[in-house]
Amino acid sequence: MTQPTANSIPSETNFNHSKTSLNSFAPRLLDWFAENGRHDLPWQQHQTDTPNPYVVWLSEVMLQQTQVTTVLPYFARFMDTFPTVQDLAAADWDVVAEHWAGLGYYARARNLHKGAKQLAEIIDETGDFPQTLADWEAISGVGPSTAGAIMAMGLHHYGVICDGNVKRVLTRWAAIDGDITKSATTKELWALAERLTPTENSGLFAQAMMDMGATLCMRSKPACRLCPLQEDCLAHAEGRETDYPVKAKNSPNRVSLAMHC
DNA sequence: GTCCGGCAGC
DNA sequence: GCTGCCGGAC
Repeated sequence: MTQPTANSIPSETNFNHSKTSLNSFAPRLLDWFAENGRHDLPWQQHQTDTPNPYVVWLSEVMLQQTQVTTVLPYFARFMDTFPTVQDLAAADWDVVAEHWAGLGYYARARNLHKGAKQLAEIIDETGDFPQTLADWEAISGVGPSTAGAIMAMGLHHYGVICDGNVKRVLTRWAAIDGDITKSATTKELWALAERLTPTENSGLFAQAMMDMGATLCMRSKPACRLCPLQEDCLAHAEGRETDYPVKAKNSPNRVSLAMHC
């Protein structure tokens, strides 16, 4: 053991974990995903060298609001009727709406349709899908998280995701107790997600993070016993997994409650 | 009944 | 920086 010196003080003071923990996060997660993750979802592109960005874009927009099991049949019908982004772009709005019916958030279906037209035009001009984060964020209905997902999983470029699943995993692992609806906490979580995302295989990492959040690190009754991050999960160490993520509660005022009587 | 979510619009 | 969106899970 070397003596602690000024130089051995953790250099990454912005994070709650040691460099060793931070650096081993991705390998542990990826090992778990290889052994126990889901590899059969129809939009997954990690087992091909020629990923299809359309598939990832479409599925990610649906998954913004809806769980995997609900999305599956909708995604299948969309791919059946609109096999390419050009098919979706050329479709009448009524047909798109029919296929979306039941998913809710119809404004998103409008953005999806508009986004398809934008993408078809870009492909017409450049011969390919957008290739940068900024160009994807310029597509209607695509924000920072969806753009990162498409970069990583749909193009096999470098990309970072920080959606609800990731935020739950990270707030627990690092015991981040800031209100996740606040922008300061959002920034903190994005910084941690970036720090943990490996430069190679960021798509596989994104896939694994989402799978972890959905199948192990669930909102209630997380399966910590099976978790590859359990050993240094700060929330688990205190038995406070379900205290995270912290979110300020809407305090409905008594007047509006009384109105319902 | 109450909470959840990623984005756009405000 | 904050809120509405819309159906599902709980």
